[in-house]
Amino acid sequence: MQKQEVTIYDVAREAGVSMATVSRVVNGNTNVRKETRDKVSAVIERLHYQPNAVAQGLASKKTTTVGLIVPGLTNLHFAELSKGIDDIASMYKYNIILSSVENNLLSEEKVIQGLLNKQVDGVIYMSNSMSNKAREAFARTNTPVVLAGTIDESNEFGSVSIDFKTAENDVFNLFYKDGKRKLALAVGDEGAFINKGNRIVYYKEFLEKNNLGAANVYDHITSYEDGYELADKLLADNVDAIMVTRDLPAAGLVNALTDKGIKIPEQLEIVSATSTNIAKVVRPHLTTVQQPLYDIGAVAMRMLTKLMNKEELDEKHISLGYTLQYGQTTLNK
Amino acid sequence: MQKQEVTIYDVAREAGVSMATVSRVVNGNTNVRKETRDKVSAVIERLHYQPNAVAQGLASKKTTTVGLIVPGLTNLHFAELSKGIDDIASMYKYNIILSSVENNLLSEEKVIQGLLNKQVDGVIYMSNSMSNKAREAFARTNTPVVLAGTIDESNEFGSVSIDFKTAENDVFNLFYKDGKRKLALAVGDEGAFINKGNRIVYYKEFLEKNNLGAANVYDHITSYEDGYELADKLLADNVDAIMVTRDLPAAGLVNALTDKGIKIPEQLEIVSATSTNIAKVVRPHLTTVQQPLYDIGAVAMRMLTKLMNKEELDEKHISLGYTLQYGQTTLNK
DNA sequence: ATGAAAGCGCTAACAC
DNA sequence: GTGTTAGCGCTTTCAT
Repeated sequence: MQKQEVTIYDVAREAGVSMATVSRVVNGNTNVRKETRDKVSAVIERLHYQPNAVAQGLASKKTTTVGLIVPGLTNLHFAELSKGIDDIASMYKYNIILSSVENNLLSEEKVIQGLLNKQVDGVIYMSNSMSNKAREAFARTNTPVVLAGTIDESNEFGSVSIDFKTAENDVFNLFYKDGKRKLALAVGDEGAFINKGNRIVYYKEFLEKNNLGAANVYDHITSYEDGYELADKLLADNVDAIMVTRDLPAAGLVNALTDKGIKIPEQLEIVSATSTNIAKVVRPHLTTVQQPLYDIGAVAMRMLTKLMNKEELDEKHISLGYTLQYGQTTLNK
Repeated sequence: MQKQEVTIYDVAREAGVSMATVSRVVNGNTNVRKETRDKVSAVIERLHYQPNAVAQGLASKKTTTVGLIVPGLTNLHFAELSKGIDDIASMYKYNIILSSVENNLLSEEKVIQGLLNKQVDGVIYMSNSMSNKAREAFARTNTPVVLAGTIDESNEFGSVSIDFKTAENDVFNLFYKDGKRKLALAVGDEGAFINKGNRIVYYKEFLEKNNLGAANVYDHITSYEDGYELADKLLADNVDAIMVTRDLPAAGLVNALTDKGIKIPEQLEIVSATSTNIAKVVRPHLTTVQQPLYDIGAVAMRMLTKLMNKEELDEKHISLGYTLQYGQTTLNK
């Protein structure tokens, strides 16, 4: 921290008013005569006075800071969400403290406690599922929390996301309609993979309902290389359609199959459950579930501002629409 | 901000010591008898006491918070840098306040002033070039600043990056060696495009030195679509080799040329000056300048911690090595 | 080794 | 409309 050269006290002295008046001017309180306001403003300008937000925070018990918990910076999925959050946050003059929980240097619980100690006014949570210790810490401090792009089983927190179940059913129905019967699911690692547990459940329900036999779930499919190496297994298992939870490994899979001379989508259909720039870069283009990531982030942040203002929420969970983006990795009959 | 249930004062009372002693225990000061320490620790545990970092910040004039200024969250290039920064920051117990300057809601200067008002202990700057007003604000508060992945003409700040000039010369030499003579350069928009001005200068110097005729600089090539649409222009201009400053538009260009039946790299060589996941997803794979982004971020953050501790720097600018990653978009003779 | 007390820079009653 | 005065929760001399 730097040496604080000029304080509210200096301004008060120079302007010949009390610090209370300066505070009023700084905070736009209307109970100040125009002349006084102008006089004070001039001094503020002249001395380059800038309020110390830390002192403001201590005195007012508001820091205009929100914590952001992401499972990983380098996943574009979260970057897109963050952008929506960031835009709304800056619109409402909030700063964002970024906390990544991908490196396990600190446990999620410690990271959250650190955020709470910094007296953030609220938290946006984008990871997969929250530990109980973390829940307790939030409860103890009653700091508002909103989940963005993920859901909360306990319905304890506000949340904004698409309807994952319907989306997944749409994908498998598409496969089914295209005549595919050996359907598979590839999921990534915990944490970064939203709603992983439920996704597997939905998948199995679909198989059962349609009498499609045993499940083929491929786990830990996270990187491009994971996707690339998945190709052989799929061929060995005679899979003819697969939903992959991220587009990066999906792109790896597409390239691997192309290298092997497999016809996509004729022999194997592929859909990615998330969509970033990568989906359009790869050839053939991926068919994806297009989540309105920016909007999810923006709506979540908007919801958080309401919570921080102690406003009532119309609904605790907001479900945003998704679109099935038809690319060239499905037949689209 | 939440209601602060338990303060250092409560702990002091419960433990039968003064708040000064509690403070010592919390901060690991050794001048406390073991018994006292244990007694206090027990109370802290029991009451779930957590120090209020805002109050600590005000009293100690250190917030253990650093500001991060990025030109855009959704550019993986900055995400990779941020990850290196984040890892080192959390190692040294610093929190990160993220400030994106891509939306022009707030001017860069205002964003920086906001960070300074929050009393950040230091700033990592990743944007292209800093406004003078921003420089003045930093100078007024003497907050340490380190540039990550970009350079500072004025040499006012610490910085960590690759040697852009040598890297660019390597690329154009590669083209030249492969027999290409109509060399072009595609650059993106200001801000997000590091070192844009110099890149053009280096390019022109190369042309001149090798008697390669007039320059072909294509500006505002930022998105995938920009790259895709660039193809026609390049063909019209008879360009036979081009360096593109980002891999996303480079991928668009590759796909466009492939769609037109142009042979890469025989008819046209392409090199991207940055490299992310996209470079390996596109077919043919991009030849890229591979910057050690994670390391640049990590080293920059490490440098900042030294500055924040008032340590002397061995060198103000650290230059990290890059590698020319040979893909399939150059002949590589 | 421990405690008392003075701030850190600001906000927010409460007076006038 | 403006000033006075307590704090906010903590760190940090300075005593002891």
